[in-house]
Amino acid sequence: MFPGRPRSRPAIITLANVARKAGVSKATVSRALTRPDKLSKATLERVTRASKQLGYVSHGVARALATGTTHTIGAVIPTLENAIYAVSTGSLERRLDQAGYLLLVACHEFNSQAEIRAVRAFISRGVDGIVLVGLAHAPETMQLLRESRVPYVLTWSTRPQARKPTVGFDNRYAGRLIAEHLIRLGHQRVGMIAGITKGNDRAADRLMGVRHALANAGLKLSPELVVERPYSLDGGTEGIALLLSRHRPPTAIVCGNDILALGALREAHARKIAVPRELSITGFDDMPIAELGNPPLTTVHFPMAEIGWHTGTALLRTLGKTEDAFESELPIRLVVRNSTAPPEGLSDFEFKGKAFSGRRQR
Amino acid sequence: MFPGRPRSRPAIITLANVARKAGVSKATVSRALTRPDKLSKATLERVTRASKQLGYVSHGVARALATGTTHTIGAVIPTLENAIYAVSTGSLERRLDQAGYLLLVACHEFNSQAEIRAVRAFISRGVDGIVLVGLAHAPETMQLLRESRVPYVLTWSTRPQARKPTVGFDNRYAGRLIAEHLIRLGHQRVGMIAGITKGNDRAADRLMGVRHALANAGLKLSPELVVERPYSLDGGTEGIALLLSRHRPPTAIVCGNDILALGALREAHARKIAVPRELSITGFDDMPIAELGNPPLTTVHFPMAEIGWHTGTALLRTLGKTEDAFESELPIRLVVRNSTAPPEGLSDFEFKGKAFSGRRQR
DNA sequence: GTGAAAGCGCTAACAA
DNA sequence: TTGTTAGCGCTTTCAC
Repeated sequence: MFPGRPRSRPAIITLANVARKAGVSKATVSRALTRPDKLSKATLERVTRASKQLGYVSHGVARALATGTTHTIGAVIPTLENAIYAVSTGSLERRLDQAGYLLLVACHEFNSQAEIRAVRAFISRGVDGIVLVGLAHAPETMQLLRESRVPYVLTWSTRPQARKPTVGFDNRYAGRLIAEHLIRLGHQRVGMIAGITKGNDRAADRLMGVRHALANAGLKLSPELVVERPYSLDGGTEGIALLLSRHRPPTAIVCGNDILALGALREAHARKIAVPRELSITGFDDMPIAELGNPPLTTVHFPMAEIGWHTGTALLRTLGKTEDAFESELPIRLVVRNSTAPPEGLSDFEFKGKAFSGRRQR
Repeated sequence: MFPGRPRSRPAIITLANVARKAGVSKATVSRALTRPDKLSKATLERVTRASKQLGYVSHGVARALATGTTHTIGAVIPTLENAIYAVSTGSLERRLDQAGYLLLVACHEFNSQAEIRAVRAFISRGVDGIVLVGLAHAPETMQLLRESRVPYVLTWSTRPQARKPTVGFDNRYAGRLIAEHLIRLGHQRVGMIAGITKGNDRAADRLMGVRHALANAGLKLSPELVVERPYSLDGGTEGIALLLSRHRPPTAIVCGNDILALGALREAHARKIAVPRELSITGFDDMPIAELGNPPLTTVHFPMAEIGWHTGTALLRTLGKTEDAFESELPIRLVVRNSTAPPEGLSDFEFKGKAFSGRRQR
């Protein structure tokens, strides 16, 4: 069932064939396809029938060469293994499809060289627009974008002072949000299992947000309480193991995403550490499966599907293909479930005081 | 940051520009790009420099028109919200990228009309190959494939007698595998929370496999013990609620995938039903998060990433772009964790006997 | 080893 | 309303 050799170029039915059959010129057939209203009912009918009879399929490549537009958008995302990118890419595709655009997808797997290659390939193929994930990109990537003049949108992150087209939310703010929640609960030793920050400004921003929130509260994110791990259950497991092995372990652990948090939660369970009584654990992303955590994770909710959808709308707008409004900055919210009750024995006094110390010493 | 109007067609650096600058003909520049070995060292050098200086980027569309090949593959998948399709599409992309191909992705969301549209769009854009998920497709889809003569591979499923190019595994066999496991444990009243089978032959096949296995054992998958739900946690929750509301509820529930199983497990927990002591629950797909089930799910493992990778290899092979070997039929295996112990009180006698009846009556 | 010329299939002025 | 014509930027014989 798998012939080893390529087919010869298939005999193709061209617009010229249709023209001959319908007894009209090529231009007329072309119009029939693009602006049928510009034709008389009779000829349109003739062309349509001829086209149908021959099973004509328009040659998009030739059309693209003639018009200078491919009706194709290229998205370079980190990976499809992470549900947040998969889901947002899915809704991006739906939005684009609605407007008659096709989506090229490339994954760079957190390798900036791969991103450059993908952008170059997209431009070379003549995409009408490009979607990139995150704010930080290799200079070469931005140069390609600039020189080719291909419209683009950066997605999954934004910043108040962003000077480029972006759709997303502020990951630093998200980090602050969850850290402030923990601080309000009285935690003073907060640790973090972050995602790998190299090549991932979203992960870096979340970490930075947590750090700033703690600093603002006169606390500090101790270097020995920060660990970076890939977004996987095992990453969470390893991360928590490391943090708990510290001389003075944290009373709360902020995880860079829900998968890490679920991994950490699993390990806490295995070690018979009561969450949240003895230890608080939080996540990011609010994935559907997050509620499977036991206890369910307190996390920061990002509207994954909306991000992709709005990104598509933003791009289409730049292309003049829609007048739809869209949000450049998307709402996020802290979803408090119950993996973050205050540490055991925390009192009002301690809450305000400075002498708080982690309860668990293992 | 979002200009509302489209750019004018950007001034582009063509191959002709490079030719002029290098003082050679267009043909020579073209050769420099495609078969550099056919040029003298000196001219190649000149062309290369000129090309670099001008920042020339080849015009893929024009090249495609001239060569009749776009170096693009189109994949029509059900949805990116389901991790199995996201992950396999990701590895497909990696495989294709390795061979210099770009991937167009369209999601049909289990709508066969959408699939037809996508295939038509792909063919129109001149893709060199197409990937479709599943064995069953609308006649129109297959007709388009046949008439356009575009090579294609059907993925995520195969069957011993499949007469089309497929890469995947036998979902019926997978269904049988898990049902036989339950039968061996002595279950006689087995229920199933299947995925929506309409437009999804994988879901239908899994159901069929379970049904056949039971039939072979002289048992029966009672219609009132079969419920179809979308692949979501809530689907699992609703499904189990329905099955448990039956006059004689099942002692084991086969879920159409791991998400459904996790949802069912969650509900069992909520109802204080001990799994597996009082009720067995199983899944399909063996997603990483499946181990978060409590107890961890017994499930059928499918190698998601390999499916995409092998699909890519199969397609490239048809295109004559690789000689790599690949497996058309992929291995699957039953992963027995511990959500499927026999029902409480099941004895050897009962195991062999005929009078077994579900223990739980609620 | 290199160049000239003829398209690939379509669209878009401009004419009629 | 319809046809004629000239490309879009590249590849590819076929000469030289």
